[in-house]
Amino acid sequence: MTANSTPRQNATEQAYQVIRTNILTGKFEEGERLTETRLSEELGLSRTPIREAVGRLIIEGFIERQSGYTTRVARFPEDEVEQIYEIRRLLECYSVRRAARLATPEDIAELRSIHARMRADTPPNDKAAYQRLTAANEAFHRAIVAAARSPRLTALMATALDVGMVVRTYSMFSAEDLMRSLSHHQELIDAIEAGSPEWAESIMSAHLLAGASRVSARLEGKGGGDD
Amino acid sequence: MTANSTPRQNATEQAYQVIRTNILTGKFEEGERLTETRLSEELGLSRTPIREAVGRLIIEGFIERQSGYTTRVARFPEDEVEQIYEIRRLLECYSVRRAARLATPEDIAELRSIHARMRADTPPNDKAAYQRLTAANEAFHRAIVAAARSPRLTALMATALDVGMVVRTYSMFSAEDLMRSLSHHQELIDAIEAGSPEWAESIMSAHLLAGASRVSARLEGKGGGDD
DNA sequence: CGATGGGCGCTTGTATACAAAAACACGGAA
DNA sequence: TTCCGTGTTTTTGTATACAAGCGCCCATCG
Repeated sequence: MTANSTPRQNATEQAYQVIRTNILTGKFEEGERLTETRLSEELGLSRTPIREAVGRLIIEGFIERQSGYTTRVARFPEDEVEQIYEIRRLLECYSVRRAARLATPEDIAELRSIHARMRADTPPNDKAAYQRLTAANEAFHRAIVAAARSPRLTALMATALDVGMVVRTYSMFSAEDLMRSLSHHQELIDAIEAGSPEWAESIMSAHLLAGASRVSARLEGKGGGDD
Repeated sequence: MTANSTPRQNATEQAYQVIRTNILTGKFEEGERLTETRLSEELGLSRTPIREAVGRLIIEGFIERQSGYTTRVARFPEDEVEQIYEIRRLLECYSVRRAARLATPEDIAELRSIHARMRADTPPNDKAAYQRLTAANEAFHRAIVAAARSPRLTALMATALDVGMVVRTYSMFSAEDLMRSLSHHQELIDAIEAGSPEWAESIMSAHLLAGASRVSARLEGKGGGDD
């Protein structure tokens, strides 16, 4: 699976996207050993951009350096998924609190636009619709963070959110879950437009706890789980 | 001011420490333009490790790339310091909640050890004592995060905490502030040992709000401000 | 049969060379 | 004087070469 969405800027960014995608989709299995030479051959790039991409993935925790010269795909313990959702909840609740105070009409219009796209694809009829839905959902949450007007928060979420996608990529959602998620999003927009941080935070918290609950259920063998 | 504390591992780490220190101490001023060639000459290294260090500092927000080929020391808006404290409070309260549930006797012994060092230097008599105090304070907070047993949290805090140090490095603390901070730390240890997440979180929240308050006061012209 | 040590190959770390693109400076025209 | 175009210089991005250290395999010894 090659880099698809982003307009591949430079080789470093390209390498980062491809390697990360391969880890998320399981093409590179947990604990599998990676070498810069192998990656550079597989991607048709020199070691320099590979090194920079791998360095970033190490910082972000997707890759581990094991005492010296051994580099492996990081292992994600079961309970780490739970922790990621907890951290995301902390940060996204803070984001939406700020967004409710600071969002501009343009921000709200952007949220509405994304929401309309999501509604059109809910429930998704085919795989393409499902992918669009996933992308739009990610964009929605990112737009809220952007509306919070905090560069530091944006930088942190880039890491935390990405990891949340591990689960998102793996899961399938039931139609009811998706409808509920959609109604959460609508209510988030309303709360932000109303300028009520408490309302917005409450819904965001519920939104993420509902998602975490679905994911936990899935991890125990059942299906479902929204973001 | 060269890299001092860490046992300079490799050139990349060395470059990272030196550049970051120079930004924090103001030797590289806000908005100042940086080039890889200049840095490599100043540090006596090749561009390769410089590039890796700069790339990391860009991700962490200390350096900005400005449309193409211009690289500058990032500017820190006034209100960003406030946001950093808010985010730290979210993450550190979460950390200490987990630490209160999960800390081992070894973790608590470690906290006690660091605390003893801090007490010995409070109030600090000279600049060296002040530096030891700053380092120990950082180690204390890091030890709590470590006791939370969440790799993802540790990775996030590495970014958030580092930025918090911007303020810490710049500020001087009053003796009363330091005594209060010390008593907060002692109470944090007690709460963690007692296994009370709520107690621990309350104190941590107060600890960071008190610090933020001192920093805000300093930014308005007065002195003081703990971490 | 298991443990230990030596040697070879592989992996990472660093330096350097080259290409492409942006920033800069200068000169000319409105 | 100011704006714009062009040519030069600088700066980043990428590839490659070389050095140092680790890992792994195998042989030898207990």
